[in-house]
Amino acid sequence: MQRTQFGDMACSIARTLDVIGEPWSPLILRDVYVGMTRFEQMQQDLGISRKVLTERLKWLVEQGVLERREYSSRPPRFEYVLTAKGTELCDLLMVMVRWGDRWTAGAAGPPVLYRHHACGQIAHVEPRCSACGEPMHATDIDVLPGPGLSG
Amino acid sequence: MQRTQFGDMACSIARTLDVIGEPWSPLILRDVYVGMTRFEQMQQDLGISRKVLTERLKWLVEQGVLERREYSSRPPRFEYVLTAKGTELCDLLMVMVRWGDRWTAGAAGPPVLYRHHACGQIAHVEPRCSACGEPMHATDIDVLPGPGLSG
DNA sequence: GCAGAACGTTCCTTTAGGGAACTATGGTGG
DNA sequence: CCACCATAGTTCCCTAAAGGAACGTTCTGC
Repeated sequence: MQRTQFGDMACSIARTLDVIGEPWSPLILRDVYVGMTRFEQMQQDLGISRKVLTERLKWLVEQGVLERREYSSRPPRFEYVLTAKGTELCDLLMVMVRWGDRWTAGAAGPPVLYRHHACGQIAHVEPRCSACGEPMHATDIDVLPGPGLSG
Repeated sequence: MQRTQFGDMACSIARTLDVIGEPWSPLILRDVYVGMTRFEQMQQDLGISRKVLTERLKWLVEQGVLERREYSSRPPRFEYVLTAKGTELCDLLMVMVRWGDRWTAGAAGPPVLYRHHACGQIAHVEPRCSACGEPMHATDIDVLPGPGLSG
């Protein structure tokens, strides 16, 4: 399909998309996060083409999001686990869940629930300001040029 | 490419991807968010194919993320603006920026900065628990089956 | 009435995804 | 020893989606 590469743009959204923006990648990440770490598990759970799954896993390992780890040497068997870089990407998944729950779940309600370890409550993520702790949404900020902005 | 449709999966991540998971869609949303609301502006800013831009805008309007609004009747000219549904999707963009800044920005620093209206500080989003207000990351929760989970 | 601007549409080429068959390695049961 | 199974990919063909350039349409202004 000769797709444009986003990685070279001076935009953290584009660069994040370069890592996990391809179709299936976030769902692969989700599977690994919930413990479906093996090729066969993911392939059956997602219904993804084995070819594409191979390509995506290789890319995510190259990018340092997943680690390919041998869990059996004889026969050689591998599983994929999250790195720190990959674990932090899961924040993104949680925000996607939040939006999907609000706007696409319908009357049936959310497919999954989160229980927060710290308080034990069923809850969801809420974006807050790292400086003052108040809610911080897209309408609550000004966007300013930063040091990494070229051109 | 005969791509698998994610919209029917019982997963809020998959359903969110169905809306904005295709290549370019998040970047289109970003452009609209920062005020580049017209076809020509987006096409030139992104370097996207006019064909694909047309398709994506139509889809995002169908999904209720953008609204196609006439800003001039003679000649007829249109711009695209965020709906409430689309504005909330920008939370997702902010989290993508946060991850991209941390893991892909390098020595040059982040391309853009956020100033929070409420406190005036340069800051970034931090996911917190809607129940107790403490930080809530992927490692801080248990995932439980919810009412909308089929099968 | 010709140029130019804004917003698409059409056509062709290239490439990526889907899906099924095949390969490789090393058990396990008889 | 041989058939059979499980895991983890690889290869092949077909279809559909992205890129890119040219074209179309509707109006304004000179």
